[in-house]
Amino acid sequence: METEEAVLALAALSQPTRLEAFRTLVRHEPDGLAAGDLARLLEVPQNTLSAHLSILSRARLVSSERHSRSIIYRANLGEFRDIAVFLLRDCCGGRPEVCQPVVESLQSCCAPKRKEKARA
Amino acid sequence: METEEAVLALAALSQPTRLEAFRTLVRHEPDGLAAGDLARLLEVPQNTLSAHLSILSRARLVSSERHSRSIIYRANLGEFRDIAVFLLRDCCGGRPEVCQPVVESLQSCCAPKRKEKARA
DNA sequence: ACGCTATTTCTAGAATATTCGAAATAACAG
DNA sequence: CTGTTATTTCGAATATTCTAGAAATAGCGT
Repeated sequence: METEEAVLALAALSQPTRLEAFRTLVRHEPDGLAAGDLARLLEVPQNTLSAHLSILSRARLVSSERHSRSIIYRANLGEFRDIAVFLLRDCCGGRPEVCQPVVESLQSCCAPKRKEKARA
Repeated sequence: METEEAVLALAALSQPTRLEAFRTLVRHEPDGLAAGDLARLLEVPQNTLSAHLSILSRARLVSSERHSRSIIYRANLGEFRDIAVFLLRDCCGGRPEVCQPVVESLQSCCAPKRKEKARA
């Protein structure tokens, strides 16, 4: 991950409709969502959303696959992870104690220790 | 951290000069850097950088403090951590296995010196 | 006070982003 | 082939961002 790629991804996420679109797609993993369904959920015209999805796609944050008449969009969590690591890598240069709180926050956020999630 | 605040921070970081400015300030923690020194390092006119620093400051990503004639800028790693957690929080909804690779990447990246850095 | 240095604010033009109506493209059914 | 649905591309208006010259502000030394 280089600066140029990071800027592309950060710019893609730094617009309200796109950030919500990405978050919605994340919530719908791994099934994905059709472009039209996403437009309806976000209450945005289809062609406007299409432009936003194109930007997210160029930033590799989402991928798309045609499914008969619909085009299914999915969040690309791998790229998302790379960006997170890129951002945090910068904060680790020589001072691991800076990242420790981040790692701890994520551990408590990501580690459901007891109960399995109801959503199936 | 709400969407609006996240968009502000992501937008602040999604411009090459500002991303490099922020990374440079991170590397100079905890001493900070004078605005002029940073402008010289980045080879950007002082007033242009001043506008960028103002945007980073409004997004709470940097803080400033006057030191006689100079104004010392410092990266605000707390806000930075909040953004990282906000972004990753979205990816954790129901699927902790998504975040696991991120946490692992950060752990190896931020690993304290107690253990040798395994380059596996 | 004056000059010198460091930084910001003012200003405006150029570049880029956002939005959406309308037209185009793609897939399927009859 | 024609019609319907799903989505994208085109085009153009509007809004925002970026950049930097010039002027203004703040602090320090004399």
